[in-house]
Amino acid sequence: MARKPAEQSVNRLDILLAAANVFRRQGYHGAKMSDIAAEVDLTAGSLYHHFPEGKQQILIEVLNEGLDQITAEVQAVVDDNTLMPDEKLRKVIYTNILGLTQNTSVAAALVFETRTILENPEARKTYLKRRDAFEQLYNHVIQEGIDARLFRQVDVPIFTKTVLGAHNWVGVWYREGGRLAGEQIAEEMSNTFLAALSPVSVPTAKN
Amino acid sequence: MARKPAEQSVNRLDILLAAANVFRRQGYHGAKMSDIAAEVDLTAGSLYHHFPEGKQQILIEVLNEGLDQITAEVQAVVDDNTLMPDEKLRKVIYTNILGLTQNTSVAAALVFETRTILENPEARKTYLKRRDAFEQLYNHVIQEGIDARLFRQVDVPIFTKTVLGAHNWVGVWYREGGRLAGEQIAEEMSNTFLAALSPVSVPTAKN
DNA sequence: TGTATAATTAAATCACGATTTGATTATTTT
DNA sequence: AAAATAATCAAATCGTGATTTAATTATACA
Repeated sequence: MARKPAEQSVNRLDILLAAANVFRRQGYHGAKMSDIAAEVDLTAGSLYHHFPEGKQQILIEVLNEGLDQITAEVQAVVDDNTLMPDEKLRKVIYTNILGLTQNTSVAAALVFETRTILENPEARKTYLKRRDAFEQLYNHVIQEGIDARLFRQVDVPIFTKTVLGAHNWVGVWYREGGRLAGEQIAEEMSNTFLAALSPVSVPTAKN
Repeated sequence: MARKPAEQSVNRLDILLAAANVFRRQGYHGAKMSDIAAEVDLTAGSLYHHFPEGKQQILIEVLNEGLDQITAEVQAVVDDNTLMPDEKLRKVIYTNILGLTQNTSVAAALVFETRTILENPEARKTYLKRRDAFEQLYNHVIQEGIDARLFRQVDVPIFTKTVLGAHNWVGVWYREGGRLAGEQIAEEMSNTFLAALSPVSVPTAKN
């Protein structure tokens, strides 16, 4: 029979996960070190054994981990050369959203706590570069679809921000066990943005 | 010649505007009372003359003011009975986004600082009710369009959240003087979501 | 087994920032 | 121009919460 989870000492990753949860509930500033510590059955002081760099470093690593993971998921789809631009974008969006619903704590942190990290000049530079790179993934796929006449001509940067804004918000309102599963939401939203790019109907204000 | 701007005493509204700016730059928790005060050439203590209820009340009123204003703008469009559902939605989105670009500080506060206010039970209840009401405006217009066969059948709550997520994000990335003016962004984004609802092309995963 | 190292804790620090207080200065009102 | 009221300020409070410190306990290792 499975042995009792052997209450071994926690590691950095445990703490990052715990911190992400507390950040989601209370925000970075509202999260006391003791709150994070409690989440892993430790004392505030003990956290400094694992993170001598302190609270902000915890946030930095939460965000980096999160962005890494999401980027990796999306990048994998982008690298799939068997997909046409339209199906690629659909899959990118689907994958991205599904990922967010599966990791809402990190998703929320990426939305709400990024500003905090940006106050730190070094972290800022690194982080923004990676976030831009992520945004470029979307820009490229969309541009490809336009070039292939599969999408109507949209302003690519704006469209990307539109998509990513909608994505981000998922991490805020999505609740596990809600009316729809993550897969359904991902399906619905990817349909929405693919339809938005459909070249056939180009509705304009006039007429 | 124009008289020196008569350094009259500031009023509550001045302070709310100033606070919104500081909140945008530094976030609620990062905003010191002295920062807000400096923005209107006052001392931290002086703020308490205008807001004896303190810092949180300032935030509450910033958010309420902001939500009020945006709701009013959108409601006016919704009440225009001369518009068909599709053109009504287009105008709703356009108006909403344009409003956000014209008041980015408040827009950002509505996104980032809402959680803070929610910790306060009374404010929470009031605020959430109004935010839901706002969301309902969108739900209704969209449902009308579906009923009139002007829109394809989407999951209305999800679509609304998709739209609002994209909206919210505008307040984060939009910068005055950027490549596109608020009007152009509003135009582009309203096109996007109207296209997304177009009943003709119903792209699905199975081509 | 005994010694070094890792984890953890409880109990200080220590700084910062919201709020309060007690004047002081402007502006109205009569 | 008094008298009352409004605005403002500089200088205390005062609590909170991150970080530090000095042990204590557990684990690895030789």
